[in-house]
Amino acid sequence: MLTNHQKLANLSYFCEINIDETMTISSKQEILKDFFHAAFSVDNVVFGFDEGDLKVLLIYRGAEPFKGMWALPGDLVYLDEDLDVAAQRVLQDLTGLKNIFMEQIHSFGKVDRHPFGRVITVAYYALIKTQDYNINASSWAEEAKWFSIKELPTLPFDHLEILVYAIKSFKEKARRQPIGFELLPKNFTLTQIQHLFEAILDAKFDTRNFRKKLLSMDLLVDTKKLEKGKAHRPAALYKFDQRKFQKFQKSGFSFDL
Amino acid sequence: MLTNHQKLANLSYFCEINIDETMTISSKQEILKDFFHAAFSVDNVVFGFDEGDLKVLLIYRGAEPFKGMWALPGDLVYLDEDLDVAAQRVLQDLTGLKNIFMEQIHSFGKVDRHPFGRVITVAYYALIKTQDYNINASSWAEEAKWFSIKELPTLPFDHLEILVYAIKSFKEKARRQPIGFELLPKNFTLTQIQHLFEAILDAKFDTRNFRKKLLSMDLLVDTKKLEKGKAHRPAALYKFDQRKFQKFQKSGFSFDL
DNA sequence: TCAAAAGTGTTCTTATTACACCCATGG
DNA sequence: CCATGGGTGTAATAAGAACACTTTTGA
Repeated sequence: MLTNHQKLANLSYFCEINIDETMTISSKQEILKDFFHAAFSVDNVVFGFDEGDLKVLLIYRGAEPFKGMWALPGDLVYLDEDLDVAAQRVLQDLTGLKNIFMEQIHSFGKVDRHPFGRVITVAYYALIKTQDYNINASSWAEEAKWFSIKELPTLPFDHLEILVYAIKSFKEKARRQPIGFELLPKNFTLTQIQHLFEAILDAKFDTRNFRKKLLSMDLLVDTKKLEKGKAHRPAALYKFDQRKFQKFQKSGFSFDL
Repeated sequence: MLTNHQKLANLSYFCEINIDETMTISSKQEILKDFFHAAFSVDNVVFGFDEGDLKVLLIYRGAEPFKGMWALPGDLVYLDEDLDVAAQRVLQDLTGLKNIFMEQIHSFGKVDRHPFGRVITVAYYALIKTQDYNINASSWAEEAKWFSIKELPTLPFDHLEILVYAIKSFKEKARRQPIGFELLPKNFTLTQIQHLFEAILDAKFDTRNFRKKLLSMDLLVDTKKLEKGKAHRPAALYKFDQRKFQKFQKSGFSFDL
């Protein structure tokens, strides 16, 4: 005795293979239709770092549902579009950010998460240097803005859950890999990078130990330039050595100071 | 100028909110339908450990598509079913494994990955003690069997990609958390656990250092029992201390011997 | 000359590595 | 009595933690 669901598996929508002889093709298609009435979306968590605070990029929704709320930039995926491509396309549509490499985090699929019907969403995240990009809200996003993760507005759908998950995985990742450098400007001071890691990991490090460890990793290059215009001793500016970083990725590291 | 896609966002399938005055409700629903013709599935990677080898549970497909191939136990998700629930339900339907806690790994969404139409799949994984469960293929699974990850049959869909991804994340996870104990019988020897980690991490450890580190974690309890019937010195049997494990989870650990 | 942040070294403690022989059992 | 895998300790090295004062600049 097969359930409808099991019968479905005997059926190819496109090939119309007739396996269960007692069913007509049209009745099989009826069963299949019960499943093929879902949609999926991508939701992007874009992290930035500014003023010593970890930030996330949100858009102001100019469309239903949840029109007039700040939300993660996300939208439905076309049926003929790969997920990873969709994540990039949606981000560009809504915020103008082009060619941002996005990495998948997790999928969220509660039955009632979307008022349109059954929509599961695949969450992606990216890290960008806020200084290097202009944010231009477009499409149905009326505005796009950085929010400190400490001062978030009320978010629609399950976006808060997604964001909390994203922050948690970013934190875990940052502890194991020299990730996060992507958030800093091209040239940066050691103090900046310490504050960055303190913000990400929500911890406080000893300056001497932090510098010792960081420099011993041999990932940074002294640019021989100095910070200017600060009412205190100027800090040395470093840059990130991409080549050395590649090697490092494999061996792994740990930021358990 | 809005694209159809953008218009869609102005539309609630259920609420029928009429935002764009120039469109009739029925034409909006037409647009919406373009998106709501997808389905999603779950695919489960169930790991076991036996005879010194890491194993994965596969089913023999008795249904199209790919009838007659060994595949990951997976199936379409009902429209009114949460993802996590679906993963457990599908596993039980196909293999008889009840109440197995499954954790989400990743979603796979290439456009052509399923011959029925657009189906994205959410991969889950679980670790089980092979000795404690009976595998009973049912529904459209004609058979269910453990395969060593070193001797896999050809897999349908993108199941190989999913499996490779699952093994990789399991490996990374095992290095950071005392995971994998779930794969051993209730009472186990230190040699067994060493072999397990060697299989997972594909590495060779020094017996003395491995034991020292493992015992210093204070996760194991000596049962004071001994292995029997082996033609050599009997090994002490240990069990896993769930309580101490809980604490440990937070502090984290590393298996970089 | 003061405020503000940058920069720097040493000691102590803890974890990791490398390494070789005796022990208990079944056949 | 022998083959087989179980079981053990120590020394050397490397990594992490704790800790306080001097330096350079702009205002």
